[in-house]
Amino acid sequence: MVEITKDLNCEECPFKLSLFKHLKQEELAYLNENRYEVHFNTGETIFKQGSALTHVACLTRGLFKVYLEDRSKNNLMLRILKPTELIGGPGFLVDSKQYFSVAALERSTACFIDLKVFEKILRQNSEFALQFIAYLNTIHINLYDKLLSLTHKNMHGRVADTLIYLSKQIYKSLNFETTLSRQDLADLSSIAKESFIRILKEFKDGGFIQFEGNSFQLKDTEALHRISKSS
Amino acid sequence: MVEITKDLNCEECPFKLSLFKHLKQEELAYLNENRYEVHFNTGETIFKQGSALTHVACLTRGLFKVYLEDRSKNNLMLRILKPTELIGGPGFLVDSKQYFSVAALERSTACFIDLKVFEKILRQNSEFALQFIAYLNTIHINLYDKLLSLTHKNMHGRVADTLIYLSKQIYKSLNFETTLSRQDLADLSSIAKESFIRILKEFKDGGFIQFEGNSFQLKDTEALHRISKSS
DNA sequence: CTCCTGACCTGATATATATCAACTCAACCA
DNA sequence: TGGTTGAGTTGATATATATCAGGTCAGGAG
Repeated sequence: MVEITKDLNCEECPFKLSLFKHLKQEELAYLNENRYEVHFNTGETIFKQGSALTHVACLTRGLFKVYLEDRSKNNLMLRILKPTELIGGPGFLVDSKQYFSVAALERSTACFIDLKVFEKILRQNSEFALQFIAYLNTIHINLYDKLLSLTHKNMHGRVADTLIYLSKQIYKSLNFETTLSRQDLADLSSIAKESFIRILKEFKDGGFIQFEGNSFQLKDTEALHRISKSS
Repeated sequence: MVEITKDLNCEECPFKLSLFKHLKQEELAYLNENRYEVHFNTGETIFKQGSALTHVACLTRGLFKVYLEDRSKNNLMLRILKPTELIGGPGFLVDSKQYFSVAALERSTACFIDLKVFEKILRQNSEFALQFIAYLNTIHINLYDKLLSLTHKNMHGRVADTLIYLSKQIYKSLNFETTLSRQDLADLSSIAKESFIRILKEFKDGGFIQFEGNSFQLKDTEALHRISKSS
């Protein structure tokens, strides 16, 4: 199960985020006093859609998926989080509800900050508030990309987008070993699992990628970009 | 073409927004000195995707559509704006670019505020900054709804969603006369225009709605909600 | 008036995609 | 050892949806 530790000197602390760089010493100290660290095993949920939004989390180790749950159908994965990213939720200052779920894709660690504390610092430090607005807007921009990809591209384009996203944004390498299942990858592309697998094979046959289990190699990113755009 | 007037006493002013209710008198005055009003004819563009983001707009009269442009395909309409709503853009504090386009659906009026001025007030007044964050989060929540509707529902569900959205959110009546074209409605549902028309007819034949040209009546919202959920 | 254009509508067709069913294989367990 | 489970995979099939082609109709321009 989940192990909780209170460690004021954890090596990977939220202050690496550019968001926090404008905080004063006393504000950092205040944050430090009011945060706690939690370790997660693969598959464990850190935020659950529909539950109360009480904390903001800063990911310090591992990998997480952010996804929308649909009553009947598959999930829709919005994005993947890696250290050191902040994750709150749009219910903040609205209705204090979680609008998505977040789960660990591998053994991971997150730092939790109470929203009351977070709000207090936002109120005190206007530079921090503006940085936070910039952070929200960045997420928003990425969401538009996602929206266009999912609604206006065919499956091949969406699979290409997913592969490019993993390579460029998450693993930052043309070769990567992922902890995401085929279902996860399909959820990320908003495609049925079977269809995703089929297209993966097509890409392999076309020589654009190579893979063996969960280990992928992008051979021809040029082609992947072309597929992403043309569709 | 577009007629520009500088009118400090325009009847419909941005201060009706709850967002502005926490501003001090001097801040309101400062905003007033630095805003200007513009009148738009049907079809005219007030923000253009890809151009520079320099102002935030407050809609004081008429109706606008917010949409993402795709190089080749149709547009994707995100939402419709009505008085008195604020519209900025996620490029604010990020890269000062417009990530969507906004166009007038009928004769309309908008009030423009320079982003430098807006930013200055955000910096001065932390309560205002928090209200603005809440406003951004609300938009974000609606975007998640949209995302799920467009990716996980079939056409019938999406058409039902569009009709419910117009009735409940925009026109606030079961009967409404819209200035949106069939193409606009299709863009709002992320459907081909022909398919949209077909489903509209099915709904009419099923007795769920009635329409004549651009004049719509929702006869059985119960059924529409059922269609929206089941699909 | 007549032509032209663009929005709306309809039917036929093609195609993209999901679904269903079945099989393999590794991991785990009794 | 054999059984069970779940993820991955593949092929066949059904279906949702876009596309294409054609048609009507109202409004504007000459």
